[in-house]
Amino acid sequence: MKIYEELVARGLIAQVTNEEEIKNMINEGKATFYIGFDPTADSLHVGHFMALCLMKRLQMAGNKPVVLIGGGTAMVGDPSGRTDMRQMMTTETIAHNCDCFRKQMERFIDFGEGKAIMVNNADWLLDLNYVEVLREVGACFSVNRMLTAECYKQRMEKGLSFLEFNYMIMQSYDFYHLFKTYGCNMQFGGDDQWSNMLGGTELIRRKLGKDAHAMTITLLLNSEGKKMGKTASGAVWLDPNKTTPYDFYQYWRNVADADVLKCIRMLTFLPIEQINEMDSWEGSQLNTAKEILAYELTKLVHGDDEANKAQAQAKALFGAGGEADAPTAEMLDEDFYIEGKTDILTMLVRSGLVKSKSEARQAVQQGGVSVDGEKINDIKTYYTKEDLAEGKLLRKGKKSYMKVVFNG
RNA sequence: GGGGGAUUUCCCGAGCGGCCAAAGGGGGCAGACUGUAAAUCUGUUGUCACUGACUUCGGUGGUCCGAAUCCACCAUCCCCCA
Repeated sequence: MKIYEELVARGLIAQVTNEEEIKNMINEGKATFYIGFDPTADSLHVGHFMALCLMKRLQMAGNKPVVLIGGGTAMVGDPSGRTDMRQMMTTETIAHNCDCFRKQMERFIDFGEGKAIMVNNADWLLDLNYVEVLREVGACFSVNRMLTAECYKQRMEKGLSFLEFNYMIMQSYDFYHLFKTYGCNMQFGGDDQWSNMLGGTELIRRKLGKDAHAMTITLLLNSEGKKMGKTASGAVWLDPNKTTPYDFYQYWRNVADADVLKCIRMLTFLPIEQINEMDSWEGSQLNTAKEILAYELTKLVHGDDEANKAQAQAKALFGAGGEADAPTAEMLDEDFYIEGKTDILTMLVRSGLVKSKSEARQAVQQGGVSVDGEKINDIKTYYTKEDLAEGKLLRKGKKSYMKVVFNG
């Protein structure tokens, strides 16, 4: 199976400008393509991960990726699909985020000699002259057309600032610039980027009379139509310091039945034949599929060791399986002890399992807390330093737990 | 520039000068049922020294025994007219 056919089989392709040409180009490894990443945070998240995987697949098929870090476009902020304006970021933050992105990406993409390049659009966007751009580029865009673009729809109601309105032009300029400078003939991006990407192909056609292509990746939506990779407390990050490998594993371990296969297909590198076999799975068998999904993704992002560790932890906690090393919180601070004792509420707060003592109290009163497997009913349960010397496995609810130790 | 409206707890949203830590929904958390799923049901959801006390309703002052609710000024946002 050729690369294009594989992408289709995995359900990754959403829209393309010219299917035949694109198919030939990438199947023959002739594409130089770019994907832009705006450094809006200090870590990549799951959405970026999908794009990176796509990049990797294409690179393996002989195409040349150009990673574009949006140090310049981040100064403006993409309004696509948003209901409100992004908070403006300082140049320092942007620069810092760019660095973080670069480091994380190097794990996935091979930037070896001639294999891939990384550029930052700050390098060409920031020095542009306003009037010059207006005359050179601005003349090629029709405001009437732009306003009908899908990506502004949501903003037509709530308001769109002129700053953000220009985002499309900047992104189009990027494509134009890369086309001229590196012969970059294709752009990939999330499906929400479609209008911005077309802006680029159009600009290239008008300015240079040449054809460039665009292709969007299906957004990873769950069965409820929401973007995946988001939790109540924010995005699922690739940075282990922001989302631990265990939490990362758990996120995928807990996806809805309806979404497992889709995720496996779109995100993992498992052979398509193997995935097709899983298609007939149903009921609790899907649980196995979830394990595979979680394991595979954790392995891709954090490596074999972390994936094994996360899986072992999960099995120890949920299954009847043996012991595993739990994340540990040390209770060394004397403030936590009164006459050598500390209570269950303090331990819960200190371990980070709950945010406040009130929450801890509720958790205990509702029967959600256990220590070393024994349910705690009394909020006045005390532990001495000696009790904690060996470490106690503190557990809140089914899914969060922490080992607390005093070994001072 | 002129006129009008808004700002409430994580989010949306109701709030009569005292009965407001503030209705309702969403989300979160915990429990039951399960498959670490979904759906459903129950409880809970400001903080703490928790049958009590303390701090919240854009900001700052003021009126009042008493203010999320009234007044003044400031800030931000939206709408209409120019």
